[in-house]
Amino acid sequence: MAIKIYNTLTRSKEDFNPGNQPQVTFYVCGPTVYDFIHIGNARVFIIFDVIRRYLQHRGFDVTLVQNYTDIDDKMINRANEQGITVPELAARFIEAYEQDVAALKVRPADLKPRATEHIEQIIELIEKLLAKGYAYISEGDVYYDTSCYADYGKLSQQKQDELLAGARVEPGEKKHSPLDFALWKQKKVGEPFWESPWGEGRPGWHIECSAMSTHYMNDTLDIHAGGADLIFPHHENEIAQTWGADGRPLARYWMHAGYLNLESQKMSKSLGNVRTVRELLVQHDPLDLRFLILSAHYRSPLNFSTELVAQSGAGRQRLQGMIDNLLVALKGAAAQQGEGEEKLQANLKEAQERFVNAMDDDFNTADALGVIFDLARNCNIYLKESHPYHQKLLGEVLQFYRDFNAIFEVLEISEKQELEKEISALITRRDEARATKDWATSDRIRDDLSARGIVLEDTPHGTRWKHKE
RNA sequence: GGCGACAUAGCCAAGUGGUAAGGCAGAGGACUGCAAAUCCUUCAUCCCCGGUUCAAAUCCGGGUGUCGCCUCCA
Repeated sequence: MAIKIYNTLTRSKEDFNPGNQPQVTFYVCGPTVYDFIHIGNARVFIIFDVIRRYLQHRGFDVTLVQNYTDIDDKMINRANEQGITVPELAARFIEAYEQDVAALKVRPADLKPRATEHIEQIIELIEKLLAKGYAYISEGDVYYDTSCYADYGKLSQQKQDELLAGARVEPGEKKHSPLDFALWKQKKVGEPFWESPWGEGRPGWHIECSAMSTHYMNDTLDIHAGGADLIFPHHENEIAQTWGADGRPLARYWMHAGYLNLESQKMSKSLGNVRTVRELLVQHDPLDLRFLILSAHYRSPLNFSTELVAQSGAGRQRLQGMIDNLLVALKGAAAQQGEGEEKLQANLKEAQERFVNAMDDDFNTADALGVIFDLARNCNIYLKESHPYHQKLLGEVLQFYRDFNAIFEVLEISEKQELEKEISALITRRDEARATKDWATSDRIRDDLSARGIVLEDTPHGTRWKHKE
């Protein structure tokens, strides 16, 4: 069965058929590196990280490209405010971005091109557009002539006259139409600039993605993705440029992540209601943040609050606890089959199918997590009722969770260290005390260990311990 | 003003025609020396009003509400 992807271009779910199977070219619009990223930005990167990993899990050979926008108005203004150069600003926030995103377990893209390193390709693209008459020069600037492209507005489902009706008209515009957009901006005093056939200047914002994706992929992308606020005008403009220059669609599938809201309002740098990843990481486990983001479907709006992080953290802890117990149980598991394992075997098989079905259906991570919780409960029942455990079965369950975690990465699955001798000895002493109903001693030992971050759990099959979360 | 999305329990959230996944929180219970962890039970007729249908949370029409885009924004 094919993976289904909701394509913004057609507003419907379509079977995923990459152009050159099993290769998949995947372009995600990256950050403008003028500030720390906020949790809303992070949602996009986390979601597409999971989608990338899932495609790999399903056997696709994915090449992920994510750009850095390191030259534009915001970059120039911020650099001026801080009294540093634009390259200095970019270097600083590219580093910050990579740190933040790494903390959130987002894997780096295969290619991370920067706009300023592709001025040559950008100029070539603009020359093509000028040669074909799809662009015009106006007082040193170069603009794309949107009236040349009949489908302009298709992605955002707006007609050109409707867009015109709502367009803001600036006095002294150099554009012929308010819908036209800059491909090249003439330099102003004190601004960074590059030489071009039209004089010194710098690229407009939208042109870099078209130029770089063409440069690296050299063909229509399989997936082009970004936040929903890029639909218009950014992606609309990219489509127009690539169509104008090469007469081909930029991408087959357009994917857009829903907004992350703070108190039901869009979080955005311009509204000033931002919570940076950096700030949130101080008080939250990055895996909790990841878990919260994946608990909703990627296209739905998602509210963010400390309470919600705590809620999803509590659920995540339950999964983590099951995994910890599973790892312990596996150590003492037997080679032979045991009682009551048919049920878990059936649960596992069902979970495997449901998980793939959920993810195949436009990456329904919320549904998939439901499957994960279902199996966790069934596994807990088995661990409670079916001693001795069957090694092979537990191994299969663990493998399923490892596969899941290779995509979602919301759990820590690693073999625990051997019981340290000291802890082992303390547990033995406590057991002796308990045997003589010396509760004062047994509680003291437990409290001491608790103070050191070790939690004891008494089970019918002995006492086990784990590190406190 | 134009365009669009959404509206499911205290909270979060799946579910596009056949009588409501999952999680958090709460209540009761089991287990425990007490805990912790875990398990069991319990907690929704799906914003409102009409319509189509044997059958609708799911389709259609009309409301109401929230949010977004039309301007930089993930």
